[in-house]
Amino acid sequence: MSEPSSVLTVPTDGAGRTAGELLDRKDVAVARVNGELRDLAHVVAEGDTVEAVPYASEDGRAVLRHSAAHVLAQAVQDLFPGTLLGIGPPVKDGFYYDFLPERPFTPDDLAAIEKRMGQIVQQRQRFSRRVVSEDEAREELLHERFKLELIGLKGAESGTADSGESVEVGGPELTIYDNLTGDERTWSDLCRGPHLPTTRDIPAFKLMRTAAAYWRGDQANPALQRIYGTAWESRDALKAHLTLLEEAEKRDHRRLGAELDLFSFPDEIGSGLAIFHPKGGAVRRVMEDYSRKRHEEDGYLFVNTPHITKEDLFLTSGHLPYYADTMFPPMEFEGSNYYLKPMNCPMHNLIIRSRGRSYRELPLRLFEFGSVYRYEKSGVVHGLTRVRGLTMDDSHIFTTREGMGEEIRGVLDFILGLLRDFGLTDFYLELSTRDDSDKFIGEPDAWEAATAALQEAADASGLELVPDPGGAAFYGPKISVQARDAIGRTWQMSTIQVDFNNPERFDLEYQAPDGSRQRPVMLHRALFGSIERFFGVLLEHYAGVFPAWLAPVQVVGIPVHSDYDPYLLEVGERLKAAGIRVEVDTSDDRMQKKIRNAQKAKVPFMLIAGGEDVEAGAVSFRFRDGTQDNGIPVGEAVERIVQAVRDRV
RNA sequence: GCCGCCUUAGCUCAGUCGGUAGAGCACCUCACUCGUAAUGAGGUUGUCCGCGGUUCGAUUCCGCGAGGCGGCUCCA
Repeated sequence: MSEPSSVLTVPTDGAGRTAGELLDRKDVAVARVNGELRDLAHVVAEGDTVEAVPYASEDGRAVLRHSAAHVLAQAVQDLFPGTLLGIGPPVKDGFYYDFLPERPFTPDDLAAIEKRMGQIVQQRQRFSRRVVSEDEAREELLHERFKLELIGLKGAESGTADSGESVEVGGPELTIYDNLTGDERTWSDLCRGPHLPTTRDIPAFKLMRTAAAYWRGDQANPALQRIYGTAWESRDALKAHLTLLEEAEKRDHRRLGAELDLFSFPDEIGSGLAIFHPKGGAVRRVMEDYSRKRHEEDGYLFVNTPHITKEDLFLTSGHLPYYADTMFPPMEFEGSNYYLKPMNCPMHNLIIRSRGRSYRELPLRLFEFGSVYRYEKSGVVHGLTRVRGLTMDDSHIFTTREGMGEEIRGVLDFILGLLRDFGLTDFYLELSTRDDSDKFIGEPDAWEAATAALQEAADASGLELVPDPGGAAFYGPKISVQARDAIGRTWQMSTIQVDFNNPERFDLEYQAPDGSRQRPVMLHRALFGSIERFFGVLLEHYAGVFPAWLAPVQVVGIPVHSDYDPYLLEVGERLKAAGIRVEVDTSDDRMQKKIRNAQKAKVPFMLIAGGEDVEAGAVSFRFRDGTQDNGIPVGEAVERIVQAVRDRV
């Protein structure tokens, strides 16, 4: 990612100088010396390679954010003496620092801390690196119990690369960074570094929010107060980031869902259980109808299964022992425990097992919009993206071991095509595979074959592939499709999962050409994941401005005067007959108000009619962007709208 | 589930230092009949999230519960 020309090799007379002196550039945050990030104050030796790492780079931002985290910690300890330090790493878009304060931080505290940080930045404190022995560090950090624990971890060498702890003790030696004001030590922290030269070099930062986090991410540990901040290479970059956050908030599907009257979550029904209002129902129905049509074209067989089942089914599948705590508790009657189903696959297995199967039937693709219920913990329920009742567009495909590769390629193609039809076009893939852990079941060669098949399909797609070793489910590897939305956020969408476990547990078989009984391979495939979630993602992607084919109301007729109501009602009938979702606003609002209302509802087409139009047998289009097209003959107007819907634009 | 914050009209939000509440929008009625983002007048609306406690009196203070939000953990 960096140009090779920016790497320089230290000449003889450069030895003993600092990396900063050699690079001598204003936009440099830190140096990469022999491949390792170093402070600009790092003294180089002859033959070292030195590379400038600018602020506006991934590594540069990480360093400036890490330095900002130190400033945050110093500010907190200034204002709240006695507050203990956790860890403070850079993260995506910013940084955080965990604290154990004597009382929780308030929003007012946050403002005060931010102000104090500004003063520390102004003081131009130097970040100064100091190598210490473990004993020295222990003595110096006697009162910082969490830091002491980290030092202990380092001794045990159990700090992992991406746990956040590595920014403190991840290096080969133990180091402390001192903040020097002049020559006086103002503050210090156990830290691997590197840092910017001075606090003044932090170009732009802002504190965002407080939150809670467990020490080292473990619920059994004390809950710490985390302060999140963001920091950037320039004021403009900071501003752009804040603008993006505002944009994301405007697009929040929970907010748009209420504003556009699409869905709600009544307390009376319960947390995480959505009801879809008529407009949300219209969008959802179009999504389902289109999905059904495409599945039908692609050879899927439609099935239906009940919402509850006796517990034996989930004992057979092996789910109950593992997932009992995320299933709704059982209902007991007639001597059995009945559970709401948290997944559809066991029922689909029973369809396969209902009679003998021939190789001629394979691949057998079962599809269902299956409603499932999962008892998500109260703190994780979130809008439509994390709910307790959801409808999966769930498919289970049974195929031969030999046919698996081709089937996976076909399914991946199908998925990407359908997602593109819904307007998501920017993807990458993630391949989750096994590691050496013994939690993974099934024969190694089956894993190998399945992983190879997934890998091949991924390669054939031409999309970027991110490996996720160890991320597979215990019963098989998977590919997941990640989609980037209109403002660049990524969402995990579809997954294709190979399953060696279910066919075994349900003793699924088919008869092969040679007459032998063989075990099919099972693929799980959810495309939207859940309709609810996909609805939420699309709503945010489009910011509520659905393309005409998905819009809950596609056309609003607006008469200039109530005299023209009958005329527009007739136009409305023609559109309805052509399959268009149309409303005519015959309220006694003024037309300006009607336009405003339709505009706020983000209706794709407004058809306005007044005397001129009626006389000409025409209507006037107004589009969502405010442009217009007047005097269009009614027949042509209907055709234009039908065409736009058909083209899914 | 854990930590913190929050819950007042359908929505967004004021307010009551403890004496049962208000604005805008929405909604209803009437008048207006208008050519591209708000016509005017009048009116309705609340267990102040629920249950206990303290108090002469609780929407306000305290406790418990529910729901929401931000995180953590989790996400077959």
